[in-house]
Amino acid sequence: MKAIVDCNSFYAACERLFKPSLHGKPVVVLSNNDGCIVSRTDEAKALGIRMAGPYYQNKKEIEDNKVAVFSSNYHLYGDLSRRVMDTLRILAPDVEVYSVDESFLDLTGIDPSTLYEYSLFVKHTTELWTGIPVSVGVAPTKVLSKVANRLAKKDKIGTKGVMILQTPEQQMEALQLTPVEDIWGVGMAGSQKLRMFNINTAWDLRNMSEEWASKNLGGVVGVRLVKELKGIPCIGMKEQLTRKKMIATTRMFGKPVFELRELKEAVATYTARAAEKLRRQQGAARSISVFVVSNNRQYNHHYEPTSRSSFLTLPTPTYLTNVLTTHATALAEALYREGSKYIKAGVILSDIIPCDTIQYNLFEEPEPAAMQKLMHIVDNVNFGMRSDMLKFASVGTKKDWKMRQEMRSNRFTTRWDELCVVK
DNA sequence: TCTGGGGTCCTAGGACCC
DNA sequence: TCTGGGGTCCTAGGACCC
Repeated sequence: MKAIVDCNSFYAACERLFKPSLHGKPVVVLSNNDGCIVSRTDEAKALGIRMAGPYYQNKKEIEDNKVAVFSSNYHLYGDLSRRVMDTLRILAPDVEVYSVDESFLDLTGIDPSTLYEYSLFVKHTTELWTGIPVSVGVAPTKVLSKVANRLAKKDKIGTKGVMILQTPEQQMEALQLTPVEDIWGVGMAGSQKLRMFNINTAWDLRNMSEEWASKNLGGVVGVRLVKELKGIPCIGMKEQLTRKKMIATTRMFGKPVFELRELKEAVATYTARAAEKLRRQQGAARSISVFVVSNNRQYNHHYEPTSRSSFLTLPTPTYLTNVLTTHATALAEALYREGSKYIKAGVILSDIIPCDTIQYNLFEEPEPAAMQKLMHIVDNVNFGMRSDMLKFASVGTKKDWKMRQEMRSNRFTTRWDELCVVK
């Protein structure tokens, strides 16, 4: 059996943890640039505030109902996420961290007759140790455990935040209560297609044949999904990916950028950030790609952003910020068109290999040890003190384009000068 | 005026090989 | 008049996830 442990309204729960007066009150957290609503407490959901809805469209609803609003505070969420996952690793034999607020647990070896008590124990211990409420779904497959978790969260069948789908009867009931668009792995496109075939619930889909799924639901992906719904495990526990295959740093600008200088500064800043992530996983990248998004709004005020990108394969893989920045800014310069209004840019590093296996070019000197050492020092200082204490000049100092984060709470658990103050 | 960021996996199709 | 079959590798793009 597998379990999925999912934090309830994670970001909003983190904010509440340090502001107990918000308990029982509606709270929402916004995406970067204060653009969309990405986390809502039950009270906020009850007001009809939609997930991923633009903030400005919900502003009236939010103000009328005195909803507490926060910009996203990734230092805080990242640290609390680590605490939750550390707790789960103590409680369960095998843990796969799936996202910032979810983990799969492999429950092989746990006595099936004690699954409910065990899950309840996991839930209560996690909540006691971290202060973050969680829901637990347990079933023979990952897809079914997600179905269970969703119902546990909704508390539809009186579950107390834990739901076990063990018997065929339990599975049938749960699947009948799950609309197709709420199945893990079925998105917008898939659910519309399924509805056209008059497949409306997870139970309907479960009863389709594998041949049908292969033909109509994206080949192997569809087959796997139907099998998982039937209780046949096809998606195993994943090895924890310590080395990402791709590292991206992309952001909307706080306000539009028109000048090349500013665009290059932004791209240099994102490159430095991406390179930092690259070094953290002891990687080196061979490919770098840069994209810029402009919105010239030419056609009757229609919102039509256009994206242009450019790609480069480096002669030798590298993790040096200065080398990557040189290439990235050159790519940005080539993409730039005078008079365009830029709203977003991004840098993507790919073709990542472990840095101790870099194959140097025969005609080229390997990186001097001094550069390696410099990178190491820069990373250490920035990690230990403030995130941008040491930086390359190319990133600029003014940063007019920097994103908006007007309602960010303190980084209570990762900054000495932002600790919670008890009067 | 205003709609996030960072990933993974899969498929189709083209180039190329013997 | 007539022109195979089976593979691999790469890339772009789509779909999906949280």
